[in-house]
Amino acid sequence: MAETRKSAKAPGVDGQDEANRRQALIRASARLFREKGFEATTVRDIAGAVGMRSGSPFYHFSNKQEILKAVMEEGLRQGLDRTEEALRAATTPQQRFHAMVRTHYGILHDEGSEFIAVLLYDWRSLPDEHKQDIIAVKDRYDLLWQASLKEMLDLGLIGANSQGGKASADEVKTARLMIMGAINFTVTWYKQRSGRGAMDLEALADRTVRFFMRGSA
Amino acid sequence: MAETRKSAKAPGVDGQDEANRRQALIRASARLFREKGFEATTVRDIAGAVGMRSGSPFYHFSNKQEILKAVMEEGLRQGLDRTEEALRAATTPQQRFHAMVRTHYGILHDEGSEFIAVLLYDWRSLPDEHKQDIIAVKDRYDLLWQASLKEMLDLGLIGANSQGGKASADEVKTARLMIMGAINFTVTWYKQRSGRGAMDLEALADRTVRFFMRGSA
DNA sequence: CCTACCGATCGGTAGG
DNA sequence: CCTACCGATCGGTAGG
Repeated sequence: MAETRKSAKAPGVDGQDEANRRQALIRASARLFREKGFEATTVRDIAGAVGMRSGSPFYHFSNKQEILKAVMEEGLRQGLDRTEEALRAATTPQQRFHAMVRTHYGILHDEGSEFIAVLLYDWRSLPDEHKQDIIAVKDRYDLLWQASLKEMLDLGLIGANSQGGKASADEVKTARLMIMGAINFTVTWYKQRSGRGAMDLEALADRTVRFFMRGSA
Repeated sequence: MAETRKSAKAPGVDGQDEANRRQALIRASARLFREKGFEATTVRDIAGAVGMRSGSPFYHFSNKQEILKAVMEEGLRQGLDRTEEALRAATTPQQRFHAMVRTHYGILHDEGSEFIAVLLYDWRSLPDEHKQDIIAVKDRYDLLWQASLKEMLDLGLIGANSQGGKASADEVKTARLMIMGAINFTVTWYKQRSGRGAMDLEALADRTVRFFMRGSA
């Protein structure tokens, strides 16, 4: 009788195993996509990286594009979590700004954190019908940035007007595009040093904050 | 007797025709690479775009990667030309900085000027043995930026220290990476409006300069 | 999740 | 630069 069910095991355990394999595929794909790009990565590469045969990833994803979407979603989920966590420890506008910058560098460059770099690099490989879903989540992340940059602009700590005063929505958006652009573009040139790399990201974050902030240390 | 030669036509004319076809391939490839990426563009796409059959591009290039390299080289050649030309008309540090920013936006976004965007987007598709050749030319372009940014930093017109004074090599490099990063990242989000788009690039350049410059207009 | 496979497509070549 | 082609590889599927 039990054999007529999908599985004799407890459903929770099976679901866990399946979710684990799916996660392994997402992580391996992120690493491969980051290294050689979505188009240049084959399903066989992905399968091989987690010890599967070439057809098996399609048990977890209906096609290659779905894997790309899952990688991007995972990146945004982790990114939002890490950012909200980092913001909890910051109490001043300057601290919040530094936390945003430092955390974003981690999201982009930490080992095992290739998801957002893939989002930036391989955006055009994502089918149009998936783009809106990703944008909706990304918007939430951008709002965290806007909040931080707005208070910095109002105080005259970044941007052209060192007197501060209420920054317009346009000024906030420009600040976000310029600052996030500068940080995001590091995916094209920043390489983690061997050994402990966290130190270097720290230095990069400090230099970035120092460059954008008025008369900072 | 003449038929034993490669061609009965004057060699100059033949060389011109061949160079023209080669240029057409480079331009069409740039547009296609920019649109869907190097890996997702097929040799058949490229051939079709200039009215050739699938095997014919290989009369001009020994393989697909050589086309990518040629696209990047063309971009740097044009970019250097345009930048030097723009700098000739500028006399103050502020004018030179604005000219660098404005020209770079044109290089990235003008119609028919997709070469540098391809360089940025598809860098990892370029075989390692070609990278150094491209970097060597790119270094010359970066030096123009460094010169402009150094004088701006020395005057305290950009960067953290509004007092100015001799900027260190590290400060100059950081400024270049941040500012060029911000501008280069526009390839991922900036879309030319319909109709005359030059106006919009002008506005984007103005906003960029205003954001990075101390208390500017 | 594997075995075995398929149709389509790809970069590239030979020989004019 | 075309015709005609090839070997390799790719994403994906059927049927366990």
